Amino acid sequence: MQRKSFGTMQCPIARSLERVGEWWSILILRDAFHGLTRFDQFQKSLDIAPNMLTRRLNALVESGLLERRLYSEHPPRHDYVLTERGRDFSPILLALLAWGNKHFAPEGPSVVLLDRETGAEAQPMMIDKLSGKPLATSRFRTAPGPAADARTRARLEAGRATPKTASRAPG
Amino acid sequence: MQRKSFGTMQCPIARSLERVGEWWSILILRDAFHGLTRFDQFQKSLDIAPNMLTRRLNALVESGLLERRLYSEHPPRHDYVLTERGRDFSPILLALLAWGNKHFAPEGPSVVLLDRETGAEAQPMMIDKLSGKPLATSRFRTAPGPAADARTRARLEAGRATPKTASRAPG
DNA sequence: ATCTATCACTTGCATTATAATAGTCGCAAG
DNA sequence: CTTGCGACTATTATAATGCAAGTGATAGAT
Repeated sequence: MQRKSFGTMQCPIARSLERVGEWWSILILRDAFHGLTRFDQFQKSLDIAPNMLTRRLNALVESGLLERRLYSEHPPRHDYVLTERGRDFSPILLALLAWGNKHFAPEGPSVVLLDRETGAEAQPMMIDKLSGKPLATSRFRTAPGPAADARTRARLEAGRATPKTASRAPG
Repeated sequence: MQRKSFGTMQCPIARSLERVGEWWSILILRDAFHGLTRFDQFQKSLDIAPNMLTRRLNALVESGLLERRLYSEHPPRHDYVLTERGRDFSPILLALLAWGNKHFAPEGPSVVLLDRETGAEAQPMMIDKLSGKPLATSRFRTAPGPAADARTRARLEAGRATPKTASRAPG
């Protein structure tokens, strides 16, 4: 059964999910951030079936998150390299990492972020670049943007009618 | 075919994905942040089949992201309310929103974050709480944490051997 | 020339999930 | 009693997933 497409939804979150495609894609991107570029590297790291990996890599190239770079002509061989769009996926991965460390690591964190300058373990936080304030507070709310259609407006306004649990953004 | 479980992986990102479960779950969480709590509200907003919604809601309750609150005894009826763990999912949604707005909104943003105090549109950014520095820079790197096993160490060290595209965290 | 190893897939197939849709159930209200 | 509402449940056809074997295009060794 074909998965329902989110691509026709206006919501930016839904569009993001549509383009990422699938869970494996996220782990592939994680590994790409680690510098992995080759098919066999991804396969070893992920312990994924080759047909799945092929499909996901192709989809990520199609979505503009990875690009192929020829590293051998005979036979033709490609490195899979992050595009700018792919690199901009970084905050999502960081957020998942932080959330996972907080909630799903009873044995303690297995992966940490280190500050190269101080050696300290970083604590990720999402802020508003303009005000410097944390975003996960009631100071911020989601609202229809300039391109919002009627459905999006209705959705966001309906949420405003019951602010009890919707006191803090997001989307 | 049953999806391969990420739950046995040590990576915090993989664990996060396992617990979230599926794309629909993310949109459900989005709507929960908007204050939606009832089955029919989610169904209308998401245009999702009832059996899918039931499954996802049950899974989110099972994963500890939502909890059921009885609002009617006869018949038994529940609101689905975000738990603390569910609320802590906020940065991931915000990051997806920002990324979607930047890369997949040629017609402009349909959803924005507004600063209630200034009325300005917020710009999400991931920082280190300790230093205040943006995380998506080469200042930060991922490293094995105290609970890292050999496989995790190998994965993270292998990435360090090719810093060319892994100059910026994450994962 | 042949053989071997490596890498990047491709193919076939069985199992499971997905989505659409109709139906069911437990009420309260009329 | 009937009707309507909300929250599911059940059925079914289609598509996706993962396992595992196989294929093809080389380069290098013999």
